[in-house]
Amino acid sequence: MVLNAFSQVWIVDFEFRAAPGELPDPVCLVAYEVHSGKRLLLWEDELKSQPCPFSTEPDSVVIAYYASAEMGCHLALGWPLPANVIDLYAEFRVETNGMMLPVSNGLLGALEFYGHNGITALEKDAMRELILRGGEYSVMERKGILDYCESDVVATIKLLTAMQPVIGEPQRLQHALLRGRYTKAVAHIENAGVPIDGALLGQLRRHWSSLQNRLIARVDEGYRVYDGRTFKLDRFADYLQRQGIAWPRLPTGRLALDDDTFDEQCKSHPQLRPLKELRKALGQLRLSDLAVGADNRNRALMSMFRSKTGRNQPSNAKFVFGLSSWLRGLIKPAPGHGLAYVDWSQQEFGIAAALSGDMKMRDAYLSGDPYLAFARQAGAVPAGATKATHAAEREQFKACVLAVQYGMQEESLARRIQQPPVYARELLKMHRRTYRQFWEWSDGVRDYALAKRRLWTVFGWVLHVEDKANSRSLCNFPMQANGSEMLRLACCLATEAGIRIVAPVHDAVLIEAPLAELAARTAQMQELMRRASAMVLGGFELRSDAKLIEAPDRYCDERGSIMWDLVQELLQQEAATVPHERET
DNA sequence: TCTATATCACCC
DNA sequence: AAACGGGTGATATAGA
Repeated sequence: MVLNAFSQVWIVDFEFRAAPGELPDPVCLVAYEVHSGKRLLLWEDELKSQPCPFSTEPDSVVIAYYASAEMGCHLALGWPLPANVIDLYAEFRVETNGMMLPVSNGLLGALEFYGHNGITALEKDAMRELILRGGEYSVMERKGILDYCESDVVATIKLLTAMQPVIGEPQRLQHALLRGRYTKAVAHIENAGVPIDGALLGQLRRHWSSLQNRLIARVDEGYRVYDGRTFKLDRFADYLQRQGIAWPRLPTGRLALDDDTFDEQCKSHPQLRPLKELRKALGQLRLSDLAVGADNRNRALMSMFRSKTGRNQPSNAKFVFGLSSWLRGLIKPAPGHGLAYVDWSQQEFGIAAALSGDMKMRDAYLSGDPYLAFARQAGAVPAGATKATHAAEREQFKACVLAVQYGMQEESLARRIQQPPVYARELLKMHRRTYRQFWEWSDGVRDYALAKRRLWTVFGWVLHVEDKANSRSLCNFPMQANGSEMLRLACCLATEAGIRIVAPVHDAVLIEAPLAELAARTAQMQELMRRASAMVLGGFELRSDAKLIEAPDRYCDERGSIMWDLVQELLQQEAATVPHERET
């Protein structure tokens, strides 16, 4: 029983205001202790003038719905984080992950799922508006907000009662506490935010539409396919007819406009090249929703446990790592500080090797270059081959490894590596021959999932398998979902050790430190990532790579350097034509 | 004019 | 039937 495992069980809910990019601003708190029936209702001023009013000690547990929000309020108030946290949202996700739900993933949806009801969504919306409004509240409004907050606590108690038989089981409780521990790490991360070059962001925001117009005006002259800033399919169709160009269509009859098609057409009709480049460039910048606070930190909800594999799923519009990679140049450490982007090397390959117990795959991972090792093990390159001597072969075996991880088949792989299908088939065959144990394990995972309708990670993140399950998803689940466990664990270990993680990125973290500490903190992070991998993989350690960015440098992503340079150039032209602008 | 759907681009 | 896993989000077009 959850209730009996702790001497105090606090059900907690904060209401808070959250402006984009800013820290949460707590408005009120309702907390209820299950054993004693003690109830606390505290308003803003009371919260900010006292220490945490309930126990955060190891003999107590705090239970909330979407607990990273509560943990964020603790941090904003300077309160300690509870030793033990259980997040009923995370536990509800475990219970229902993969199912088509008739309800939302919110507290009310979860309650409804178990056959109860709380307040209506309509009442909830009205109260949220009142809270966001801020400012002075009348006595009645205050009471309304507190009542609403309390009704969420009551709903959380109901939900706990419904879920208790499941999450009270000893093994499950351990897993729930581990997930709860992650909500604390997330609060630290969301609180820190990614340092952004605010002046540059401001410039880009101000000038992007005129930069776009410049580009369009320059390029569209020869095509006449844009209407203002929108690309028109029918105008493009006219253009193609005028030029006598045959163009592939989608099954629906629409012109296919994807990158591959455009690339293909550009080979025979090079006059299309500028248009393709323009489309690519125009589609890439959305900055209006990037959530940057007054302190130039990008703070966004990580949406922990959101994906089927348990990954975070932050909004791509709000979170800087969701934007096109060239925009990572906006990431810039504050003076005197540095950043390190630390990612596991070939994480999914390593996980597959460890979990499947395939010794050849382990050897390949341990060699330091799994892709070349695979080519060697398959007998496709000599024993003395290196990255330098057999670059092309390595690329193809790398593509094959990645293809296998996603369940890709020969036609797609062939297209990817631009080789005939028979060649791709041979690569995939070599993978099957070389890593027999892996394939036995992987086929077993799929068969088990289809028969038993359930898969789970080492720490109990569950996928419920529905009838229409895609076997490629099932085979990929152990790699991606255990990778997700690994990242969560690393975030816990690191934030608890005082490392400032500013962003988790699926198989990587971005950390920040004063320049004098950067090297040591990076080494410490890498050590903790090794430990996290060993804890997930039964002792098998994964390597990591680290890229350091020291002030006054900015984050540079080589994939985006051309676009970055182009935009810088246009920006300078723009600035030259608007001489009186004051930069802020 | 608004919404739903399809398609595409981007991330790991 | 398709055959590239997990996602978010913008845009174009069709339909109400």
